Amino acid sequence: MADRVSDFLAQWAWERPDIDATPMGVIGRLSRVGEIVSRTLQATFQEYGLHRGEFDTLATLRRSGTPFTLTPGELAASSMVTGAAMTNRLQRLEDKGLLERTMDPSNRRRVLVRLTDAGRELVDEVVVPHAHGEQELLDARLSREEQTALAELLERFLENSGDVSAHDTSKD
Amino acid sequence: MADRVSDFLAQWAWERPDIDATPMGVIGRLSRVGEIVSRTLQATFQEYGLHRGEFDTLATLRRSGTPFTLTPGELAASSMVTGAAMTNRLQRLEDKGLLERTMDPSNRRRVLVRLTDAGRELVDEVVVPHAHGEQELLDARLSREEQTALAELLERFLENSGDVSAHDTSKD
DNA sequence: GTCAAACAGTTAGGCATCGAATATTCTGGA
DNA sequence: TCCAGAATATTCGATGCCTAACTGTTTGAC
Repeated sequence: MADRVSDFLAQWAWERPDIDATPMGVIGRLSRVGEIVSRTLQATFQEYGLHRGEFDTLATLRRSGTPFTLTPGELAASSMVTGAAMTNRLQRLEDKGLLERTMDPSNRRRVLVRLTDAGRELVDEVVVPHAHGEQELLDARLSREEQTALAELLERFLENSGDVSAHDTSKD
Repeated sequence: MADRVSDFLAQWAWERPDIDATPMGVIGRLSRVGEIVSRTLQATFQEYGLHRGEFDTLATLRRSGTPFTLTPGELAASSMVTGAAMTNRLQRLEDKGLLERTMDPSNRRRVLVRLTDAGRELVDEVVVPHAHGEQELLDARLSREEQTALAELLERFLENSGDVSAHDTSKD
């Protein structure tokens, strides 16, 4: 058995034998897997009238713990989108009554984004089928051991991308 | 050392100990790695006035071999985008003189998309720094052994998603 | 042979994101 | 104290993708 990316690599090897297409195999597969994951998860969110980015934003606030408050800049960095995109998301979520924006009195450049009760209730509800759906998605494709191995490789990748924990205390 | 997703998981464990956040670790890391890869590769394409999707389309035609001709439907499936998105891309690429669209005489519903000489020359040029950039991106983050292990896990994932080779002859 | 259904591509309308420009506020050095 | 530059969020214009509707073509059942 082989995936479509295998064909892809064989084609390159035939057409351009001077190119080492090995990295295209890794990155091509990453992209395809990402697409599949993204489209699959969308279904759960749609049931609750949310987009993936909106859920991501609510979830970031939720898991930050009480008082469920962060700034647009922190949320944008966490979601890996531009500030402009976050402004848009926050506007939509505020219109839905899921969060509220207030001025930070200690620094008038900053805005404090806080989850409303309705927002907290919604994310607390959605996260259950969401986690369940993700587990099903993975279990249908990889053993638990493989899932762990994949997570570890990706963690290594992220660490070496500078995407490191804010609480890291090791010297390495 | 730990990545940001580790914090993310620790936060969920504290806030919602009833949820098993393990799958979020795998999928969260997949998404972040995908983002980083996507933004990094963009730089190379931008130098040649292309977007990632445009390069992907040209490359699909290129590696299909002479006469460098496929249909919009085949290209859309290969790129995992809708037909409408592919129509858009093809229009842009045709305007740039990189490909041409002609009617398939044997089936007037179909369109044949063919790389022009300019298109072939461009993709043959861009693919060199592109492959090089991908290799650097990976080598900076994972050993060659880890890269191979990652590719194998992702291939398993894709196989079990039904993303299988068109030329697969095994029975498994 | 006819015609309803399937198929292939395009068009239309909507939307989330991006990059750049803008407005406002804070900070630090002279 | 003052002001240039950094920081923070928003606005603006452009763009690429999606879903749904539409056009034209082919197929298959009767």
